Amino acid sequence: MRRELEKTYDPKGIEDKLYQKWMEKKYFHAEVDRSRKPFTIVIPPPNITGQLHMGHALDNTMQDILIRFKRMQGFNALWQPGTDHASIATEVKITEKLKEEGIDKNELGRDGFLERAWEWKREYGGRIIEQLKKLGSSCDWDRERFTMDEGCNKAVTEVFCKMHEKGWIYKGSRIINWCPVCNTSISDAEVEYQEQAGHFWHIRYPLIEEDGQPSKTEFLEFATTRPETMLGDTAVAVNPEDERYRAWIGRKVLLPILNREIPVVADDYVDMEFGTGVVKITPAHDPNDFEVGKRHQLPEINVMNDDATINANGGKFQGMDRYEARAAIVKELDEMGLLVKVEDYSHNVGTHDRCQTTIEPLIKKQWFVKMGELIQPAVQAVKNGDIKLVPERMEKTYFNWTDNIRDWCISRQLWWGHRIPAYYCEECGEIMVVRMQPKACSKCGCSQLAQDEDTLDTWFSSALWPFSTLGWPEKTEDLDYFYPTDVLVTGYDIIFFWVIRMIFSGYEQMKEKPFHTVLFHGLVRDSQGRKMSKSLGNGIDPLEIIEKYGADALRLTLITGNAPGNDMRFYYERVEASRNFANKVWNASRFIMMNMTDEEIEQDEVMPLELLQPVDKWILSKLNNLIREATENMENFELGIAVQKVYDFIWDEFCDWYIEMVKPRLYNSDDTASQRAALWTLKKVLLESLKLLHPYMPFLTEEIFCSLQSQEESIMISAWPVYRKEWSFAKEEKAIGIIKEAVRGIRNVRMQMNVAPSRKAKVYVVSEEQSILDTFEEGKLFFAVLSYASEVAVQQDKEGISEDAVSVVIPNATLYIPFAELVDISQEITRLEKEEKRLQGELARVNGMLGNERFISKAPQEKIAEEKEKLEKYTQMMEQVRQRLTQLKANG
RNA sequence: GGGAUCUUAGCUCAGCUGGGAGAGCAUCUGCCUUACAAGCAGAGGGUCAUAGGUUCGAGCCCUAUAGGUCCCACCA
Repeated sequence: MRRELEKTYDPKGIEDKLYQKWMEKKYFHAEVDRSRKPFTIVIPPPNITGQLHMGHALDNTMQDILIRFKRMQGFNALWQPGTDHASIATEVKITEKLKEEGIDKNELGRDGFLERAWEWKREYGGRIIEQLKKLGSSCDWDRERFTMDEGCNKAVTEVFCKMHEKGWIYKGSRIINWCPVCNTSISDAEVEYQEQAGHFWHIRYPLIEEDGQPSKTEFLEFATTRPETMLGDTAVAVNPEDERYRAWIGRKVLLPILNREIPVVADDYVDMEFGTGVVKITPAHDPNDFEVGKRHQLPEINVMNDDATINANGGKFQGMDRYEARAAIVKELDEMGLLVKVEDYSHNVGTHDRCQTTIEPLIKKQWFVKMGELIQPAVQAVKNGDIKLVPERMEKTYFNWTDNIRDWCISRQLWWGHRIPAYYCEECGEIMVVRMQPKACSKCGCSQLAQDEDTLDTWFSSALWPFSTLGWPEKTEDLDYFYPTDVLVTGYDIIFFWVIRMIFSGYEQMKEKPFHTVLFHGLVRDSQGRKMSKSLGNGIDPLEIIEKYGADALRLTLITGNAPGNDMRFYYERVEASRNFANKVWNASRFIMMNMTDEEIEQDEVMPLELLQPVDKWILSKLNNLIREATENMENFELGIAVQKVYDFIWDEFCDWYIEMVKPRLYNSDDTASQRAALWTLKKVLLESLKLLHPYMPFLTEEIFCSLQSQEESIMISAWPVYRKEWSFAKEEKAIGIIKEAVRGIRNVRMQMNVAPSRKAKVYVVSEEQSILDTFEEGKLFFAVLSYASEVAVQQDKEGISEDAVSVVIPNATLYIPFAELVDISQEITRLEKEEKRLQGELARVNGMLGNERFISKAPQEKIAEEKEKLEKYTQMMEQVRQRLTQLKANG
């Protein structure tokens, strides 16, 4: 199946074709197989409303790299895919769309709305999946799940009921975060604090005199940022230690406008240092005041409707929006002489992360999950290393949350989501939390039952994802085999929302962790370091990048030069560099294939290592080291480091050195043994490096792999390279290293002296060491080409070398290049003096270290040996340089 | 207020357990050398934020300072 490769790599066409092939061959599919070890990753389910963005691209590339790597290592690799219903995000989107059509959500009704929502899901839910495929994601699509499919629904109901039975889910009246626009409660995690410019209104309430009349001279002054909440004030608080107000405690003040008498209470919550040391208490509209209210048994007066307009408790302000009411109240207080002053004040305002609306704290009956005990196993797991967070510093963020945990408000006043399995008896008010809708009230037996109108927080179902997708609550084979999963890959921004909740849910429901490692990545930012966002319009569409540069180039760009958990900037220049690398690999392969016959390509020739030349052994040895290091890096989740090493190996060592070194042998058909050895090595090294590269660049590597041999049908199911002792050639590594140094030295000198590349010159290699002479003798052929030599003479002495030859000093040898024309000797002396100075510096450093007694006594033996070796090397080189200098000076 | 993190070449970033500073891009010089100009060969460029400390030895560990980013809490 050989064919001529194009001159440049064009991913178009190739990618889709190969993905198709992989799908058809079912390579992504995993079945329970007790003879093999599983390796499982569950995908962070993208929202059905979603479009693939750079964050997804990064997240899924990392997962694909791990899963492909493990699959090649022989694990039974399962990447479990699926999508999330994303209750609030989706509901908002659908509501908007309905609005465009002129349809009001409430007129449509719950059932009508849900019908539209499912329609949406059918239409767009698969879109992001298709986009993930473009990226090359090797998910087991046969197992695709959805957080609201039958199985997940069952899991949600089961968990809700179990936890309710245990008393860990309860319904309670609490102060919650209310979004007046989305018309629902939200959890603490969904509140985003924003610095906003506001005002500080200084207000005073008159003290009630002994005679029950409001004082005209004595007031309690305080400041507030939300004056409208005064309508719900039921007390004023001071610190019990505060001398200024001690006499006031227990007395009453008059709440103006409403003319309600409210007590002055003492509470530690009040900070004496802040403001006037007096705080108005509105238990129904502030979380702290709510706590104070509980402690002092204060009434809770809710003054707001769900849409943040003032309700009947607000007297004449009823019907006004909260901000209208604020203005009106301030005006009235001012007229009454109770407004002392207004200050500009910048403070943090809680907003809803989805719609940016200012949150209104309200007292509502909501469902909560009790966190105290539930969280404990999740804390322990990370503490004792049962679950590892990468990078480790994420643990601090993690514990920061678990240490300050509060009960989780899980009910949402939305329609799109899992409806809470609680049923209310309309006769006796009995609440039944049950798995199946009951026919009659368990208490009074009447059949007038109504299900709770609320749905669950979307994260409630995501928390169960690692096991609900494997069949829980059924006891399935899959669950038994694939759970616990191995690695979770996600952004650090959802540690609280998702990661922690999966961990405690896993321990609670499965009695086992959901995964042993969490690998975090950062945000992909634009080239200026800004978050990519719709409003800024600075988002870069991964699909466009794929279209233009190929999925492999995008993947490589996202992984290189980045450490776990760190944010990165996206540059087109970097994609281009990745694309160039793809092309480099492509052309190296093309070169190799051009030099092989069809048979040679198809046959998997056995090559006894004795038939290899030193360069062949050198590159094999280098490859061998690479295999060990890259694998180790990948095991440690250092994906960027691993691929950087593969990149450097392929480009520098393999393409720029090995291929060039081997060319003369390929073109010389007289020595077929040498030619075959070279071809075998080229093919072997390329195939092995392609495997190392495959997890990162699956399409390119597959395309080449399949054209370069016909033994295996796909690189993605080929065996991951392993380090082999027999491929370790220390002697050759050293020898070729010396030749490389010589080549570099000669190129350098020629460049400095402005010698045209077309001008060849004879090169003499002079050394007293036989092994060096042998090395150059063996490598003569390619050494000549690489060093632009017309001829190479390897000899023990300076026999026949003209005095004005240019010299290059390398360890244990000196190279001489006699150019035909006279070389400016003074210039040559300057050059050598520079070299002398450099060596002097090196020697000073080494001698400094070795001359330090404390270094000798304390440094490890290997380090000392290493330095001694360097000392020897530099001394020897110095000697050669000085000899040459004396000689030149004597002659000059 | 608490915490995390960053400050390394002109730009963007790597640098694993402390042992002679790296990459990509950009710049400069020379090459269309029959795999690749999306290329090849070479070069320049860094007191690793600042000040101390630990150590035989610090970009890496400790302390402080300055500046940036982020998270949590939220004082009315």
